[in-house]
Amino acid sequence: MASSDGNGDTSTRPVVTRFAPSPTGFLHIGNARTGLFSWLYARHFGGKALLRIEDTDKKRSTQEAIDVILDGLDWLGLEFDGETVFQSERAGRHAEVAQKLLDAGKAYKCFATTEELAEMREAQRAAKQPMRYDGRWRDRDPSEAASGTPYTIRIKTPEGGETVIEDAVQGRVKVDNREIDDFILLRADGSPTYMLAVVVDDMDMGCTHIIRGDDHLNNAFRQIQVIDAMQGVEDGWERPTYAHVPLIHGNDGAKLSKRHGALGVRDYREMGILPEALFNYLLRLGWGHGDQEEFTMEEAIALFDISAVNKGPSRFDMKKLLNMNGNYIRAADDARLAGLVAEKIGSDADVALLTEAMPVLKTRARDLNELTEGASFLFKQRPLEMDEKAAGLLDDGARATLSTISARLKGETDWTIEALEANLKAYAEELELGLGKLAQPLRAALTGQTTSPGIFDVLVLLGREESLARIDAQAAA
RNA sequence: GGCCCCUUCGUCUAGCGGUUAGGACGCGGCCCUUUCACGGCUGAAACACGGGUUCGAUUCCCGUAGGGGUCACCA
Repeated sequence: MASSDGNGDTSTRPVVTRFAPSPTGFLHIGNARTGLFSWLYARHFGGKALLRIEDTDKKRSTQEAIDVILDGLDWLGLEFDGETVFQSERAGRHAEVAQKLLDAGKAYKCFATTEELAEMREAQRAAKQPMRYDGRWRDRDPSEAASGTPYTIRIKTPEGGETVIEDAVQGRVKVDNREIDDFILLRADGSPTYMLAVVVDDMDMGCTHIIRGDDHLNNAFRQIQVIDAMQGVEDGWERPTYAHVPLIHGNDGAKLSKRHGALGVRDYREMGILPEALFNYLLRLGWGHGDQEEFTMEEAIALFDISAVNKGPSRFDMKKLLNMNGNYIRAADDARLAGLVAEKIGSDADVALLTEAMPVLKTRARDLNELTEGASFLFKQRPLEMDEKAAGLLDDGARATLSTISARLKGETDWTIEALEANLKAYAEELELGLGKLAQPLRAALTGQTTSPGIFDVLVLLGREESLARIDAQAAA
């Protein structure tokens, strides 16, 4: 009965989830999170995480758009099981199901024209009635239509009762069946609608759990009608367990959109976000485990629980993502970071030098671009270009100081952090100056900037020859 | 507008009848210090409102307000 809770008992079957993005040209950050949850759920239970590309909109579904999604998931570390299903290749099967429903008397042909339906809606709007298909062909005989009239196939939806979903995130949700109209399964041109295609694919793929954005919650009630109608027509049509996770909103609380800035996973990658940082940030958005902020992938798999996902939408906070990214950068392997930075720098980069410098570089960056910027002094060509503040620092007095420092350092035989520090500290004491008075002009000469890693680190990283050359280039003539 | 969902610091969250309402980001202060960071300490900051239920509500129920989603021969 439609009013009973016909939710399939999916608890005894091995878990099968699916992530079903459509190729829009980018992998939406919100979809990525949904995909992450779906994937995590399957992994947690040792089930299967399947991937389906909803590419029925031919105009948008280019190979390039599909690759963007695949690359994004791969970058995030989400490997899906089995073959990727392409919805467009399954149109025949979708039509077959519609036909079976028609043959079983659970669907019918509707000969109403698009114009006619538009009029109907207009009248409903005028009368302040809910806008739904009124079932005008539900009980009419097809022979009443002129032969050759194009028709759609609509599902015959229950007239009374209610449909109940025990949603793993939202809890029990009920909808009066009168709210659900006889929607179209197959268009006049024989192509399936989304509402039909999703259900058929979900069922054929054996999905036990449908984890998706809560913008689909209303759709679930319609999709269930197809599942229920197919029971008894074909085997294997059991209601899956649904979990509708809230959407991600922008800072202003509205649905995340272009005007909020970056939407695509690729955008974050280009901003220098590490995949594990985005993974973790997305995981923590709408889900928590006590006071724990950071999770490895293994921990996430072990601890993730879909029922612990919050019901309310959460806002995307770039500041927190950056903070988290900074944490991950500091924890990341130096050689790996050096490689990533080298890619951004190009042919001038020296991976070995970057790796050596990384420990003192990475505490000063929240993203890879800042990290690259911070490393840039290593590869600058002499004479260094001074930025505004650095230039301001190098007055005549400072240049004179550089000359004496240069002379002093030329006599230093032990070019190590310890020796150099002892050397310059002794000199500062001689002059009765704070070390900063020496360090800042030196920093400017060596890096062209007023901020950098510790000055002795810089000296050692640059090496004796390059350091002295840079100092002399800025020292008083 | 109909239907559906949501509501703890500015933000992400913990809490699952009795807590000084905890943590994180951000923000302020202090310490460390050769700059910038990192790190450490510390401060301000929340249960939307109104009714119930209860000895006792942030927690359970019902309203109100606010926010969101959805109503195509799009997906």
